[in-house]
Amino acid sequence: MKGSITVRDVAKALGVSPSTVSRALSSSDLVAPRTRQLIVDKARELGYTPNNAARGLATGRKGTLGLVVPDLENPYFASVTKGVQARALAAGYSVFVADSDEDSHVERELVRKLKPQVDGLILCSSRMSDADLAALQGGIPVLLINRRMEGLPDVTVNDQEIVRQALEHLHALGHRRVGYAGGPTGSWSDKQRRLGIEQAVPGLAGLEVTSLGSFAPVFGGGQSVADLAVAAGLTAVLAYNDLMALGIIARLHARGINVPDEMSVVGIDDINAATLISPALTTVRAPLRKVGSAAVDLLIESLDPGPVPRAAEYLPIEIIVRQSTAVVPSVIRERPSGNVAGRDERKSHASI
Amino acid sequence: MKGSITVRDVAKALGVSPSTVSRALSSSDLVAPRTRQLIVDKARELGYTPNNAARGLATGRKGTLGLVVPDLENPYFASVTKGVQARALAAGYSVFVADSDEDSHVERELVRKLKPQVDGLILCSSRMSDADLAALQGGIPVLLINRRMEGLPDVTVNDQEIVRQALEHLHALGHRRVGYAGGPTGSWSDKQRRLGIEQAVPGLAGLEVTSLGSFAPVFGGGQSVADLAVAAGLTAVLAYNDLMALGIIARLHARGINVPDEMSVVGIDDINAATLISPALTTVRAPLRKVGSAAVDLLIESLDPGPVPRAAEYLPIEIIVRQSTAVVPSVIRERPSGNVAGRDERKSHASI
DNA sequence: TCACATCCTGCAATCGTTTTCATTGATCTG
DNA sequence: CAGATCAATGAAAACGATTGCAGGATGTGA
Repeated sequence: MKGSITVRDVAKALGVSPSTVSRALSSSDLVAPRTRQLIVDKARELGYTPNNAARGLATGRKGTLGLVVPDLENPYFASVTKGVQARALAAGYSVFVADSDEDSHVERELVRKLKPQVDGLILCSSRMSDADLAALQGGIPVLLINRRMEGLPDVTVNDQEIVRQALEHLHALGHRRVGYAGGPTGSWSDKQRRLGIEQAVPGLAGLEVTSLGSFAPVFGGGQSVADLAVAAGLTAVLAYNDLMALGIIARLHARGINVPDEMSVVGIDDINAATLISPALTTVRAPLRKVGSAAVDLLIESLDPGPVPRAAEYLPIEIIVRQSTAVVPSVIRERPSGNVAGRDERKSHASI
Repeated sequence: MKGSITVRDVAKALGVSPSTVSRALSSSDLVAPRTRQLIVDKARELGYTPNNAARGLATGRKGTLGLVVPDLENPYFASVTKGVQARALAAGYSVFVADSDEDSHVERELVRKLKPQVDGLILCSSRMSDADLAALQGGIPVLLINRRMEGLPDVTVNDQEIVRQALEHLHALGHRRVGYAGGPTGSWSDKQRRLGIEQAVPGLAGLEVTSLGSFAPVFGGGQSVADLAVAAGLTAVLAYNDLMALGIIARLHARGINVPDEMSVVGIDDINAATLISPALTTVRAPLRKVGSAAVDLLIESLDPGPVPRAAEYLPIEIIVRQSTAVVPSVIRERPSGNVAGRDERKSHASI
């Protein structure tokens, strides 16, 4: 740290001024090609590394981005983070990653701490209140993922289209009584999806979608959903996300209910684990990494030139049909009521 | 950025000098309690935020840590990252997270870029060569996770103890022919585990452990392992990590082979997904988050005072017995050879 | 009351880059 | 060939916080 070599050292070694070295290195073409080459070579030879703090002081740019996610252990956010990280790196930015643990207060605190350290901030699935979010305007550029708010740019997928595709798929398979297992209350995505359901249902003859409630967007969240769905006599469930869908399937399996023969389950996101289970999960794929990289692109764009009013766009989504959904039996399979435990649990056991 | 208020502003507002403000805020007790209170209040009132770049320039400390992991989408690293991030935050550090995509060249590049920006660096499961790693000595503090190298501090779990516990468990269940599905070649952990196997086997009467090869430490890596294990007539497999174990189980299931009745599978790590599947995975738990936080503790310790020669310690591990392992049948179950497909696939189908 | 230690506080230098402005040759123009 | 334009470089002033040093106030003891 103390012995590190500076522009000054490079300059001295060549008998030029620090200014020239700085210019040559920042690739301004204000310097003669020959001297420039000399400087670049010498810099490499001496192993010069620019001091970011100093540069930041002088320019006001820090070369860093901040990313706040609710939970790194959630595969969804892990993928988004990966996308952000890769693109930011390619663009020459380093990224601070912070995990709010699904807590809006922690998140607010993180934002406060991060803000002065970065050139731009990405808030993924922010749990903060609209008011808190609104208060972020006017400072450094802030970009939202999976949320929209007047005055802030965002990257989102079309939640309404997502549920539409999922419901159409189920409807085509003959399902008429479908349940929706909602995400965290206050989640913007959840709101959008409920909206999407309302809009899609009228177009699908005979379809009836009932809300099963709001649940934590994790594996455990799905467990109780399964029971509710069975009790309500539904033939299919659309879950807020894949994790929850996985939980539902696990619970159904534990109760000896066959998926998809007796109950179809659809997830949202297409996380890696969706193909990792059996039956593989039918889900609506959101381009997770791309969401991250798009966010970086947009954010950087708003950093460099004049503020280009970029139109909001949706990233494309698509339904991935796997094995967790099937045609609803023309005659709902009669289940010998007293004999649920009579199914051969052992045989339907060996599976991941 | 430009309109942000500085120590100067605070100073002027109170008629004191910037130095005093600085001192008051950095909580040096070199300032009179009263003026100090005044300053603190005023600072808050004006919404003063210290400019980290400037501070970094002046002090040489940046208040940041760097973390490099091979793959954020791997739940193992996600958990470690979460641990690092939480502890660093508590200690007042922000952390740059970088994902090397399992590529040692990318990793080296990341390290090079990150080094000048941080006070300390954590390399998790580094894929770099010993030489590259050795070259890191002497610069900023570097700490290794899951790897040991002379001259660099580290946080590791006892890989040899891990395999010992796993093998003892299998041995106790009666298994004698066990396969080991290795991790990436060049992985330090993998080396340690193979070493551990050699040491544990002599103590377990009749046990025979065969290596099935080296595989990518991901879900897909396990797929081919399953076939090998079956072909070799083994009764149990120990996988390099949980992800791989999950892949093995999935493949076995697809082939209609019952886990654990016909084949026991043991993983390592205890990632969240281990309980998410059925049969739930028996695995040796490594305290993932704790690994992360311990790393931060150690690193910060080496930052502040004189270099305290901290003795290397292992973090505790424990085997978690779930449903993917079972007693080996006294008579290996006869499998009607021509009739593998005759098993009721449908019934063993509905499961996660 | 004087000398002297004790506390606080201000001054000014410093960290390493960037950047504006000025300078110096050199090239161009008519 | 004189004057103007231009390219390349150097000198120096920021950027904002920290910190060694010095000075002024206060208090203590003789």
